[in-house]
Amino acid sequence: MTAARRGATHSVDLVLLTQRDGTLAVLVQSGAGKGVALPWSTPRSADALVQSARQLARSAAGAEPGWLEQLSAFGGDERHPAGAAVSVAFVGVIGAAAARATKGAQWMAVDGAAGFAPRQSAMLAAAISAIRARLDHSPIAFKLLPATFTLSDLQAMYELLLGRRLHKASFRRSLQAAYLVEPTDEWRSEGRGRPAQLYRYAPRKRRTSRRGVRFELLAG
Amino acid sequence: MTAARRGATHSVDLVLLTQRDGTLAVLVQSGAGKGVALPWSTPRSADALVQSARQLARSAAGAEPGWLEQLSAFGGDERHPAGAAVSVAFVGVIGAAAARATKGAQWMAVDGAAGFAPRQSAMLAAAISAIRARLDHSPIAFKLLPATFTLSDLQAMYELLLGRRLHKASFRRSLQAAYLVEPTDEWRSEGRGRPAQLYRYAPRKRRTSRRGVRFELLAG
DNA sequence: GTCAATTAGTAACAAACTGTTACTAAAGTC
DNA sequence: GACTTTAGTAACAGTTTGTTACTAATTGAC
Repeated sequence: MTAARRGATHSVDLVLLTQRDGTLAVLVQSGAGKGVALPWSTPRSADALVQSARQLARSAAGAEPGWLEQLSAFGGDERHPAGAAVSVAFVGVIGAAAARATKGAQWMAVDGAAGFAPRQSAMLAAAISAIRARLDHSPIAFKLLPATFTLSDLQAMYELLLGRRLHKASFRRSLQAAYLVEPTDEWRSEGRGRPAQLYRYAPRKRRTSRRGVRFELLAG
Repeated sequence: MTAARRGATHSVDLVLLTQRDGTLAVLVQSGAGKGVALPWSTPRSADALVQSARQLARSAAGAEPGWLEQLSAFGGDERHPAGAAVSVAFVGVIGAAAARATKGAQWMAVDGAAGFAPRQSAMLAAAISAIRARLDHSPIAFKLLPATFTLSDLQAMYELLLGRRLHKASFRRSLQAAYLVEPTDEWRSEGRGRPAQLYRYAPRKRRTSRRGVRFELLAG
C-alpha cells in the first residue's frame, strides 16, 4: 500500500478480476490477521480517483487493467481495513496473460472467496453485479480475453460473466451485426473437433439506432 | 448545511431534479460569492451515505425524493465548495407537488444552469447522463409525475428526459407489455381535445425474459 | 481406411417485436 | 354543423430473435 494510514479519511479500493481455470478470480492481498483484503490505498494527493486505482493495479498486478470503471462509494459503519470513513471502489478486468500477482498478492476464485472486511465483501458483490449490468455497453469480455480468440472463447466468456448459457447461432448473429470483431488468417485446433478461426476485437463505427423505450423495469 | 466544515475530508452532494414549466429543474443553494451550489453536507457520523443524501433532501426540499441513487464519487483537483478531498454525489427526483424549496434554496432550470464549482458542474452533467442510462430500469419518470397521470403526460416526461420524440403507438404498446400502470376511473379534460384517462404507477410482477446478448457497445 | 465423436459454423423457419400509417373517438371553437 | 385538437387503437410490413437442423473439419477407436 503506497500511502497506508490507519483511520484515514478516504480510501480507493480495487476489485480486479481475471479468468483462471475457467472461472473468475479476484486479486487479493493478505490482510490483518488471517483475513484477506482487496488492494486499497489512501491517496494523499489530489490525483484523480481513477489514477489512484490504476496505480493500485500496477502495484498489485504489475499491469494496468484492460477495462476499469468506478463502481461506487461505500461508507457507513461497515468495517474497512484502512478504517476509512469513505471508500471509493473501482472494478476492472485484466487478461490472463498480463495478470501477474506481485509479492503479497494472489488470485483467488470469486466463488467461495471469503475473509474480507464487510465493506470489501460488499464491493466484491457489487462488482459482479456491475459487470453483468455493463456487459452490453463495455468491452469487458473482450478485455478478459487474449488479443486473438475464437468465437467460442468469446461466447464462453459471456456465459461465465452472465452465469447462463447462450445460443450459438443467436450470439454470432448479434456479434456480426455489431461490427465488433474481425477475423484473422489464423486458425486454432484444440485437439478434438474442427479448428476454429481466430478473431480480434476491432470495433467499427456504426450508426446508433434510435430505439423506442424498453421498460425493463421490474416490480419491486 | 448541517455539518459544514471547510477543508473537510469528504462531502455528500445531491443533484435533486423536478419538473417545472415543462423543463427539468435542479435544486440549488446560494454558494460563496455570486455562484450557486448543489446541496451538500460533510457528515461526521458513520451514517450510510444514502442516509446523508436523504437528510440533505429533507433539509433543502422539505421532502424525500421519490427516487434516489448514488451517482459516483468525485475527486481530483476540481474545486468543491466544502474543499472536500472526495465528494459522493447522489441523484434523485421528486414530484412537482412535493417539490418545495426551503429557505436559501431554489429551483433552477437545468438548461442554462451555471455558476457551480467545477466539481459540482461535473456532477450535474453526470446526473443527466445517468438518468438517461437508467430510465429503462428505474421508475424515474413515474416518480417525477403526480400519483395519477395520463399516458400523454408519461410519454412527455420520457421525451423530456431522453431529449427526443417518441412514437405514441409504440410507446403505449411497450408500456402495456410491461404491466407497469393500471387505469383509474378518472378522466381529465385539458380544455381542448378528447379527455384522457388517468393511470397510476402499479408495477406487477412478470417473468424476467432471458434475452440474448445485445452488444450495444460502440466503437471508441 | 472407416466410422463414431466432437467442435465449428451456417441456413432457414416461425414467433415475437417494432416503426409506421391510418384510422376512430370525444372534446372545444367558430 | 364543420373544423381543430388531443386521446386512443388497429393493422400492416419490416426487423429481430429463439430454435432446429443441417454441413464442415478434425481426432481417436477399431
